[in-house]
Amino acid sequence: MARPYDVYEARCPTRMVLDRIADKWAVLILDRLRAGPVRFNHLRRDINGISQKVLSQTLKRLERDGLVSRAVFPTVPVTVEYTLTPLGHTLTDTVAAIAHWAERNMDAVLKAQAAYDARAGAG
Amino acid sequence: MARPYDVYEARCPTRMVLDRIADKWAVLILDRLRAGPVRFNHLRRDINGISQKVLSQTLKRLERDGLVSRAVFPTVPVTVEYTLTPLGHTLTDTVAAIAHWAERNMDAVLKAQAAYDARAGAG
DNA sequence: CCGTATCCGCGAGGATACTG
DNA sequence: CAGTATCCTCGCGGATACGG
Repeated sequence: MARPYDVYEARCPTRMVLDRIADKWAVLILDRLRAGPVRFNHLRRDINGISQKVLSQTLKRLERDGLVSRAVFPTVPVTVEYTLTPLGHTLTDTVAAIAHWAERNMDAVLKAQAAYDARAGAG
Repeated sequence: MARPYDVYEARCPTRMVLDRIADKWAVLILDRLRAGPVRFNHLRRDINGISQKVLSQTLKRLERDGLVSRAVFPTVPVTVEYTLTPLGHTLTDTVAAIAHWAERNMDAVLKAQAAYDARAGAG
């Protein structure tokens, strides 16, 4: 609106948001939710290597930021589904692009690292 | 490319790359370099709040990953310019989109947080 | 099944001082 | 100007155990 947010300002609230969404786990979670609702333990299995605590924390923050919604179904045992909100959907394409960039350009990065290390090592 | 990289695998090298580029400071640096070469202390001033150490570290990693190149000019005192590589350019649009998403949707996020906190506090 | 609670190591990253 | 070196804090995130 009238107030221009500037992510380059140290005290701008956008910095908090940037810190949340520019996060490895958040990126993977948001990307994983693109296809539809996913249950907690399903996410846990899919995102190989994430701990229960960190998954829980990250989901809670994403929910608080309005990117993800949490639905509890009173089955026995209880079922919980996480779904992208409309706001979340506006972000996932961007976030998914980052994850996929890593996959597509992995070889180039590895090559660059090898060249850099060779230069540093040899002189 | 016989080998398919999968960012959901814990031991996939793409995880390292994702960890690097899904980083607040890296995002800001890459976005800042879009317009052209920038000197070290200029970056330091522009990216409000970043420390000298972290800027140096992040730039070195980005250089190692082949996203940024470093050019030294033998002036007195010495001048150092950081520039995006072609590989870096393939990433900046995506990365910039994240930073700008934060600015554009800040109000929505703040509103969601307020609603969440009200719910959590009241009942 | 879906979490919360607790302990704790480790490394990111800020502050400060110094060098080429 | 463009860093490196050092110290120190703080909280991320893994491991484990337990509750709803």
